[in-house]
Amino acid sequence: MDESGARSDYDPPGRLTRLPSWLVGQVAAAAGRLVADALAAEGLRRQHFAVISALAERGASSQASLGRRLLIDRSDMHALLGDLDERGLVARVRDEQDRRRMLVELTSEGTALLTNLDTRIDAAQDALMAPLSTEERNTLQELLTRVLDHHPRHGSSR
Amino acid sequence: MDESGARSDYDPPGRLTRLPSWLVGQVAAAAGRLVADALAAEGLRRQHFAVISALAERGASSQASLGRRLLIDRSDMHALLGDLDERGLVARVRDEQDRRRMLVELTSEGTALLTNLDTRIDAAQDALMAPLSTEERNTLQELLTRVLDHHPRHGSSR
DNA sequence: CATATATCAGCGAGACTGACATAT
DNA sequence: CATATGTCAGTCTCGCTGATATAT
Repeated sequence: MDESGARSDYDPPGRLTRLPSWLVGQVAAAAGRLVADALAAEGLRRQHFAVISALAERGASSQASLGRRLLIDRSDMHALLGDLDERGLVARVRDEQDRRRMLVELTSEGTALLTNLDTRIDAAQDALMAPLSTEERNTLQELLTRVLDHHPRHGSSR
Repeated sequence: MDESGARSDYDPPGRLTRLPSWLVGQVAAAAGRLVADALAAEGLRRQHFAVISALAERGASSQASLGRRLLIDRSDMHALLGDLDERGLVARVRDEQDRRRMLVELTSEGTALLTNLDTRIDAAQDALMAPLSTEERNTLQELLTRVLDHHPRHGSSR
């Protein structure tokens, strides 16, 4: 027999009251899995999507600036943009007003792909948030935003 | 000049409305940094703490069972317990009722260390949750718990 | 035999560090 | 000169895969 005899331990995921922050981590992991699955079909990862959607929402900018907005390290951003550039989803051009900078902008292919992905991503997030009402989702978002806003700059992208 | 001239881009962390789940990830990362820093002094990582505090809260059990409760993979649990065992914080003994199992229990050293760590961890979590009132913290915890509970078993620890 | 448990080796994503060249 | 940016190489945690040995 396996484990239904004298021992009997059924193991529900624990609450771990000593470490409430464990919760956020587990939820983030679950969200990560859902979103990652939705993106895997296109061969992209979460951060790729974060980058192109930030570009769509807030327009072209330098690599470092993008990194600061997304709290992604300069050196990771470099690799990320390399992938996206290679696939023609973004274009990097030297900024002639400040030649240290590479201006990054979405290409039309990038915009098109983003439109397609949006559907899948929305579905994934709906699945994640299913147990919450619309009002509760807003509350959750608001609380998390407050926590993040009031928080520890961890450098300014190094 | 740096970037205060004609360009002017100050980069606040972005909201990324297309990917609300990004938020949880960032908050989890911030929580992770705080807790990790608090534990680094003792040379432990988050998962080590999760394991010993689960043992303190719910008592001794087999490795696999512990893994299921914490959603930690068997093979990671193996390494984790190796570290803790090596430092005398937990003891692994063969379960004579079911010789496949290794029963894991906290040693007195483990219990003592946990007591010390609790203080530091609490401080870290208070810092994280500072922007929220007690009531809001409870709401946040409740909402996250609901999301996690209603969610995607990802196997049964393999 | 199938299953559960523990062990071992290895991968990939993601956050991070240190160093360096180039431009301001 | 100091600083900002982009680049390159490498580390560490964490979640996951696959294989194997042993016990039930």
